[in-house]
Amino acid sequence: MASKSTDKRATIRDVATAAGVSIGTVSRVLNGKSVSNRVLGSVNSAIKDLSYTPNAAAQSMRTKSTRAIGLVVNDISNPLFSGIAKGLDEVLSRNHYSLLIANTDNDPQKEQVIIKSLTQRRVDGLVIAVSNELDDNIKSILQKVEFPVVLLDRELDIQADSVCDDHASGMKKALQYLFDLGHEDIALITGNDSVRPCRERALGYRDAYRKLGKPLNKNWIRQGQMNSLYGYEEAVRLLEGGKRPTAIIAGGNLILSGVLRAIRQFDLSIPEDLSLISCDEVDLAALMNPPITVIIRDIQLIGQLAADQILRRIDDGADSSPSRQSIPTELVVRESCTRLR
Amino acid sequence: MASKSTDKRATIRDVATAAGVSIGTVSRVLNGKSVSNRVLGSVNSAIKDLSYTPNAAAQSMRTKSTRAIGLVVNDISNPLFSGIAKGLDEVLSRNHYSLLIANTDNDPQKEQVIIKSLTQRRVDGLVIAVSNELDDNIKSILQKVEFPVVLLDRELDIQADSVCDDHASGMKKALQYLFDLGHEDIALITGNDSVRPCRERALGYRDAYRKLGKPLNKNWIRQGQMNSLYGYEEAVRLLEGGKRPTAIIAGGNLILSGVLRAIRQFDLSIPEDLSLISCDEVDLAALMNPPITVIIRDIQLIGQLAADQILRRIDDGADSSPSRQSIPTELVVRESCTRLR
DNA sequence: CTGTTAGCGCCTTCAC
DNA sequence: GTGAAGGCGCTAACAG
Repeated sequence: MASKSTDKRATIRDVATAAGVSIGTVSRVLNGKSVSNRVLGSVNSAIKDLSYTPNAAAQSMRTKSTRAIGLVVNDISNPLFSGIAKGLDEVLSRNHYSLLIANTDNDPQKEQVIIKSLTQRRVDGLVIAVSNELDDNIKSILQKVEFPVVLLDRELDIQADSVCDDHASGMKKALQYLFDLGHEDIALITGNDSVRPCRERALGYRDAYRKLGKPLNKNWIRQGQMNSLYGYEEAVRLLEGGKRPTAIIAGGNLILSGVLRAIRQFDLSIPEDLSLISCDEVDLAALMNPPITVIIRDIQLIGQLAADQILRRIDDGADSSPSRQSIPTELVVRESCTRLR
Repeated sequence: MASKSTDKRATIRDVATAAGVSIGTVSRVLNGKSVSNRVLGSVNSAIKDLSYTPNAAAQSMRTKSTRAIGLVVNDISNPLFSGIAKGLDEVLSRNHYSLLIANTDNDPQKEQVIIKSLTQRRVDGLVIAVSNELDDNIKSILQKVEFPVVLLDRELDIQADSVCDDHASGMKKALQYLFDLGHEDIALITGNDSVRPCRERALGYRDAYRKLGKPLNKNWIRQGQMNSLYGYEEAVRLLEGGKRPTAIIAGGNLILSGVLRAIRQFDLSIPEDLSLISCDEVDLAALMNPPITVIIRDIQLIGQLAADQILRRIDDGADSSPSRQSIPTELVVRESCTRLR
């Protein structure tokens, strides 16, 4: 059975003996250095015969490189993060790097433990969406860490690269669109300011009101937890309140499912009774009846760019100043909003 | 900046020197063996002072254990697999194991390369949903591999443990339910037989017809690709055909989104014009209007059980015969099916 | 082009 | 309870 076998695996030494050469020579063919054709052939066939695979631990011991990158997120089962993971894996695997994934469950404690574990594994780089930008602990841990770090849509005031999305501008487009449809009482439900995407969304929201000279009703801004339950609860509060908003913006894919639950509970029909816009493309938004207007961004691209960045940093070293890439967001108009009579 | 620094990191030797003891003693406190209290204190403070972290590569070199488990799936961005990953990570991290994730993109070639890479990394175990059970290459690779393997909902005729779902029985419940509502022309759209879940669903479908003595129309069974496009295309064919089915079962979460697209295109309303059942709980199914009746299984549980199993196998060795766990599926009745007049 | 050698950082006997 | 020494498998000088 595939498992711990007592017969130990072939080492570079076994290969050398079998091929009748020295281990240095085997190492050379392993690493693609020039060797005579005769030697190349015999070494390769010895490798095949013994089904030899170099031991990565021994290699990294010498080379100081593990060719592994860590990805730290709240919850890999969130389509947002699994999409990013996909994008990362795509470019990393192409470059012969492996991806280590760990969930923090939004627990700062766990987050620290994970980073420590990744440090112990001597990953060559770390891609992380810290769970709370205000947490000084991780901040100081991250700035002391010995490998390159790429922040996923987070701002931390440390010397690290980042890949961010321009949530604010997408939000402004959404509000402009709603204003044009005659809406003024537009509610926003999203997470709190401890995390960039939510902060930016709220910022874009306020900006849009200010720029267009519309009266901003702070009561329409609800910032709390980035999850479905919070989306549900706040939507309920908004809908049962005396004066209802005419439109709701769900600031997050998890928020959306909570909002939809509330809407169903109140038996509202969209967009007749309420206009709705969400953030991030998910099946749910595209296939709902009616399909929901969303502020999108290219999720997999985020992962790809983060991977590119970390590889670049690994190659070039820490000298150049931090790179801050920004990915645009777009408004995809579908059928969940209507003109206000 | 957080990156390659030239000043090398502290080693066990540095700690030993700083604490005024030998490296053997430091190793002992690292591994929780008994040491005198005085020594314990000085070693620990030296560790803290130097912010020393043991080098995992060196450790695994000696111990022959990497405390890393590989997860190989088609596509981590599929909520099915990211849910499993979450479940795995939960129990693995609790046991101080790390999770390496890699996507095959349904490419047998890539799948081989990934397994080879994980072999090279000397993972302590592998959890895999092979992309094609009929592929003899992976089969033989997997049975030669030196570490425990857990198959995710796959049957391979090798000495490996597996965690499977009882798709057939869920499918039977669904059909029984539809039969009771008066349906007989029930179409099933799912992937082909090269993968257990689809095979089992088709099996359950045929069984149900046979057991209830209903006439089975083979034309209602559509097995092809496990993706949204195939779901869409087959649904279109079914709906534009001369005789339409009165109900469709989407045999997979990706299939569902394709089917919904087709349904919208034909402007059908559910359940009046067509009854619909899907497999696996996703937001989309629960929040659609009307909410969709689904055959569910506990996705995260699959990951947890797979993790438990691989850890058990790592501890106990390969002696005991392969374990085959089966997870039940249930029918959750919602509002997407109606009684046939 | 090839062989030899010295560690990489750690765990683990083995003496003391 | 503690120190000294050997070696895990590999790469990278260095000679030849």
